[in-house]
Amino acid sequence: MTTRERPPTMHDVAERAAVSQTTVSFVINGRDDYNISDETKERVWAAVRELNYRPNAMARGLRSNKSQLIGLISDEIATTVYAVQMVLGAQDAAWEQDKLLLVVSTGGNEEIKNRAVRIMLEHQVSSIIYATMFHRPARPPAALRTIPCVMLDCYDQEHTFPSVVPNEVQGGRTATETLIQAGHRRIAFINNVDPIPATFGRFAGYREALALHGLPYDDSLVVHASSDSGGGYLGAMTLMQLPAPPTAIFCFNDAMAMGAYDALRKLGRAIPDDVAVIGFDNIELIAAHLYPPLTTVRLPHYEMGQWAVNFLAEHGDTFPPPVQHRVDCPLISRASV
Amino acid sequence: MTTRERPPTMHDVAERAAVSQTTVSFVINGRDDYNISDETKERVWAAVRELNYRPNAMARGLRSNKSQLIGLISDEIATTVYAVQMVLGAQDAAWEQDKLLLVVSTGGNEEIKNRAVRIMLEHQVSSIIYATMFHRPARPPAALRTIPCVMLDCYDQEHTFPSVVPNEVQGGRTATETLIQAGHRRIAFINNVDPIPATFGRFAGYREALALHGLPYDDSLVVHASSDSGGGYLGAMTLMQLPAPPTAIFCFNDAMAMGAYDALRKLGRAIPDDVAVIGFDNIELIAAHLYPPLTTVRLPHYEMGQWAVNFLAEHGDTFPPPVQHRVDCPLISRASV
DNA sequence: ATACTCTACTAATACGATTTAGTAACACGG
DNA sequence: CCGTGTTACTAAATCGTATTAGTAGAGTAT
Repeated sequence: MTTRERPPTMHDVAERAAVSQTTVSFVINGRDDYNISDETKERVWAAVRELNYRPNAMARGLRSNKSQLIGLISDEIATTVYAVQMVLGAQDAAWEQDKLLLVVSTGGNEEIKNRAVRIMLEHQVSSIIYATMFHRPARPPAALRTIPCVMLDCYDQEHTFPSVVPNEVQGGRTATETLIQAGHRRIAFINNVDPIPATFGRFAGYREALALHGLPYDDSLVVHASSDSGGGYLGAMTLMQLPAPPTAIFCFNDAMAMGAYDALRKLGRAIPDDVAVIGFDNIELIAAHLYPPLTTVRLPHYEMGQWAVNFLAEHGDTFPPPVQHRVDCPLISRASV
Repeated sequence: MTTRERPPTMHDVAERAAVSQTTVSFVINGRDDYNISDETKERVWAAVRELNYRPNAMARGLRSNKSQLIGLISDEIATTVYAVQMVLGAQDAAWEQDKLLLVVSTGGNEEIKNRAVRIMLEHQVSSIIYATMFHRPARPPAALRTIPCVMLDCYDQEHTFPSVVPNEVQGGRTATETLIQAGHRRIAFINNVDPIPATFGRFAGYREALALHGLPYDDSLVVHASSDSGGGYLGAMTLMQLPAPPTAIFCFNDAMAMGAYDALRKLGRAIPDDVAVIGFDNIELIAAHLYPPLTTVRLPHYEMGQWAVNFLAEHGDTFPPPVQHRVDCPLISRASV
């Protein structure tokens, strides 16, 4: 129940080292353009150690008019396991620059969003990252325009904010090319039904890959289903009942791939020998535990988080240009192709 | 590339409202013990709105010697989906009190841990939450003793820090009792092999439940395996080959339950009719997608996170007593029992 | 001896708030 | 008319640091 005593200040250090507070400041900040003698420096550092002195970031921030804080606002957190990697990536990049992340997840609530921005501005964050937990368009609070800001895993329709998102097209292309390079010619795509960038992008990538390798696009090989294992099951069933069924299936995501596995098992088709399957998202819990382990494409969450912080850092406290950055989705090779 | 202009200060507001800066402070902080006339208050608020004034949290914090910040240090983040719920719970509880969370995940690195504490102290956090991503003993940096602190999902061996952890014993008991109440008498437990609190606690709960309901403890019904689906498969296989196999299996976690499902399917036993299965952790990806959906016990991550910041709040900026708090693990009923 | 430079510091101010200690103007009781 | 209170404010100090503008003293050149 004891209350804390006040921590020592620069004045305390100064007194102990028998120098002025100014000198302490110079020594601590390594301003050697103010020629302090080595002997004095040592006395100051000794006093710092003895008193266990730590600078007060609020005072420092007040005086220098900058904080070491970066705000991170996200709609939800951890809808999927890996989306959190964005926060981690951002955190690690911030850490490299001796900065800290102020994290608020709003649960999608508009009022909380606004209040979050306000409170973060009050705390003098140098910049704000506005993130969503899946790739989609978003409308950030207007107040964000008063401070350097990046959108992470989302973008505004008018592209007035810089943003970083996964390269869905390349991801779809990579998945499809992986199947092509394994020798497949009849490649199906079980797409999602939701009108989100991933749906359009991965499909575009699929078509690009076909075109690039001179394969015909066959409309009947593309089916749409709900983005869960049930949808994958249905999609695969439909495809395999085609007069000329595919020898490879690209699933919109890993959950759907799991459903496709069920369907293929039920039909007695071996993976990958009869039919190859590739997923998307690299949900470890699914992909690594399926039999055979699922080859899939990973969303570059961690890298996007890093990029966001580094991009902001590059621009100091000036407003960054509205770059629309895409990060490639790497292939995760397992055994289903 | 434009640089930001400085935001307005209280002085600006004061000037605009033609009052002193002191008056502005009184009005903004609602100090009506200083009888400011309604007319003046209105003028001040008008100026605040017109200038879009926001208080500077650093200046405020410096003067009042307290920040609105709570530090949260965790070893990893998002090893499992649900552990992140701790951060969310903490965040939401903090939000209720107009506080913000300063999050650092250290990746287990000792040096980063120490630096995190130091930086947080520099930032004048009112308290620190030290979290781990699974329930285990931990050794927090010594510097944590200089500030109010709670351990979240972990504890120090000497119980000198307050801590909040899941009630593993109750969780194990609940799981087992659920099976007992469904009419089962021969209940097996596939336990983990790692020497962690969950292993001991859930087992203790299992025995408690048996004892409580007058069921004999049969050593052969408890097997140990690695805590993944492979382990669950092996464990279930072993159990079902017993002369008198169990009619219900309590699995240490959901991944193992998934393996048990595989084994039972292979053996042609129906779930839950031939054998009931219950898991632990409520990993949505597994539990909800298994067939039949898995009845399991949830770890109270969100609630623990909440409890941590509320507990700290209750104690203001005094050092809280080393309470060792346990939060119950609720049953998540699905269809496997 | 004078002027100038260089070294090694220090005094004082400013950052933007909160808070303490006033004070001017007016009312009211005796 | 004096003393006391109340109302509605304001001036100034303060929090802990960074920074600007000095300054005292030694050395060096002329």
